[in-house]
Amino acid sequence: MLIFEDCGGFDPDVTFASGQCFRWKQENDGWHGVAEGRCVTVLRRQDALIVTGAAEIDRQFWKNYLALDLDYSALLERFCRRSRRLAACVEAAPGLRVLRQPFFETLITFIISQNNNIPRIRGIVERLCQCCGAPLENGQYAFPSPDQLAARTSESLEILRAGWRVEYILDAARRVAEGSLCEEQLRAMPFEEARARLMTVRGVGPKVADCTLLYGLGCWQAAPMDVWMKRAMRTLFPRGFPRCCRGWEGIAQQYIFEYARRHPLDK
DNA sequence: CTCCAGGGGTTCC
DNA sequence: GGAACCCATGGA
Repeated sequence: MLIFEDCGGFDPDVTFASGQCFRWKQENDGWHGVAEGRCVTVLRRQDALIVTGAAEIDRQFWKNYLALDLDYSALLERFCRRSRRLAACVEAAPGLRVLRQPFFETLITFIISQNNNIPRIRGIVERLCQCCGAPLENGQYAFPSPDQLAARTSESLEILRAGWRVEYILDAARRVAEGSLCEEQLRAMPFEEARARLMTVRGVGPKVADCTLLYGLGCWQAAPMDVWMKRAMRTLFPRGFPRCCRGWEGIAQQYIFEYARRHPLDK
């Protein structure tokens, strides 16, 4: 069991249900999730975050995944100080955190997310892991590797019931498996270049690319792209996005999403 | 039955 | 360059 004494306000309920990740499930003993083949349960106890099922050797891994090394209080304070509207977003979900998820898993799950709803995304991702991923403890499965997915045919993935997205999943997996889409290279690229490279994958447009950059590559500069978000943006930021937030749009995006979810906008 | 869900590709003009 | 329409699923 790992204990992070000061979680800096991390709210598991808000964070894991926020739509940035699709494999975390709430059980009676906390949030259950799998990342890089590691099965854990995350629980908040007062100011501490308890990660059960994790070994001490993985402390750094989970600290990074949960972004516990980041000074969020300073970041949120900056948000609230510089923009009244963004302050409302922070107020709507102060414990929201942007996770650092594995690149390939993020890319594939957000390809699946296109023109789709969260419950069905979860279902497809779960079937994908059961179908192609390595078995772990307690009947759970790791997210499949690029090689595992690239070896598949679209016919063998019909059980996913993912529709046309299967072709996109396979293209992305093959690109990563053969090395023409390389995480290390993407991380080394300037933001716009990495974004353009991601969009060379079939089925990866601005929204999927930005989500992958934001959640899977740690680029907190992704712009809000989808229509719904744009609508929230227009209402919350009628005069454009606050200049003070440049470089932090990704986090702001997540806050805006939470705010908009709690305060549905008129059509 | 229709509508739509955290899009993107293709085809038109 | 942008608007219209297509794409499979499944829940409301």
